[in-house]
Amino acid sequence: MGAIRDAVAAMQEQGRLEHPQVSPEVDALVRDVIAQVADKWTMLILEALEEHGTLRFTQIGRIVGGISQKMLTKTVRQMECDGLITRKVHPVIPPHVDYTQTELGRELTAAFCGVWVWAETYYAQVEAARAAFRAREGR
Amino acid sequence: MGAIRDAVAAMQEQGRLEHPQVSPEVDALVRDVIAQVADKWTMLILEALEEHGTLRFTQIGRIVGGISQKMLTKTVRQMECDGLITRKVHPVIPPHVDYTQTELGRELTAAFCGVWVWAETYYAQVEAARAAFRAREGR
DNA sequence: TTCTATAGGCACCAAAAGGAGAGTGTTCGG
DNA sequence: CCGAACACTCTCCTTTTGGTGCCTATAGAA
Repeated sequence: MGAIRDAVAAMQEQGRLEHPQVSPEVDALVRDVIAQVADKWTMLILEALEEHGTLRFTQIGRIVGGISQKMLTKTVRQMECDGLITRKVHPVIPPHVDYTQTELGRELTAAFCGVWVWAETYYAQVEAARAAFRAREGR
Repeated sequence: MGAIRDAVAAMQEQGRLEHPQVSPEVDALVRDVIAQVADKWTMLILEALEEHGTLRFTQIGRIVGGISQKMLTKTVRQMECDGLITRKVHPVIPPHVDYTQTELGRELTAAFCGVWVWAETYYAQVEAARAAFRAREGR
């Protein structure tokens, strides 16, 4: 019986039991992509670019709000690396850099739209659930 | 001129310039909800429950894969608090706890579906973009 | 009797995320 | 000549995240 359990555990580690149709590598890549996308700032920056079109570095920072220069730099670099945005440098002084969504970025923005709608639709219910939870369990 | 800049910065901090139609509180709540959802495990757990129905603690851990007990406990507690899942304790020995999606959770799963599809559709393009970026810029 | 399974709690520790603030190089406006 | 503007980079620091291992209770199995 221990042998069976071990075999099952081994298969589960390779992800064969939950998604029999997709390969583990694809699953891992999809998770990785989702994890990249699911950080605090990526979708907010994408939304800013969706609403305002091409923007410059400090404009993004102002529109998103509450992001440090460091995180803004890091996030736009990652997004450029992933092919979600393009970065166009104009070699003038003072420097001028434009950021624009790619088609890939626009598709992702559209795909994420459902989550925005969900959040705007149900945030009051989430608040209510949290209040009920606090009243029920914790201090 | 400094005064004007300061006033603009103050307005931007309150989020009045980017979404003139929604109140700052709603915007903050929506961001908060999105941030909750955008962690590494919440959507994976929701997916597991969507596919398998009601599950027990260790079952979720096995299906999701690669999550520590600590993070699993923490994540399901947060999800219960937010009203995404229900937690039913059967006072027997050994302990038995069932987790089930709520309607709120099911709606979120449906809303997030677009992102899963995007990831599965475009992960190859993301990979290609990353390879091109590395070839172009980095080592 | 000893082992195992369940659903965690708790303490300790490493790594990563993220903020604050200063520096950089050049050009233009005052 | 002083300061502002841009798009960063760098260092220092704190907070958060997340992993590991050890602890609990007790029923039933070996």
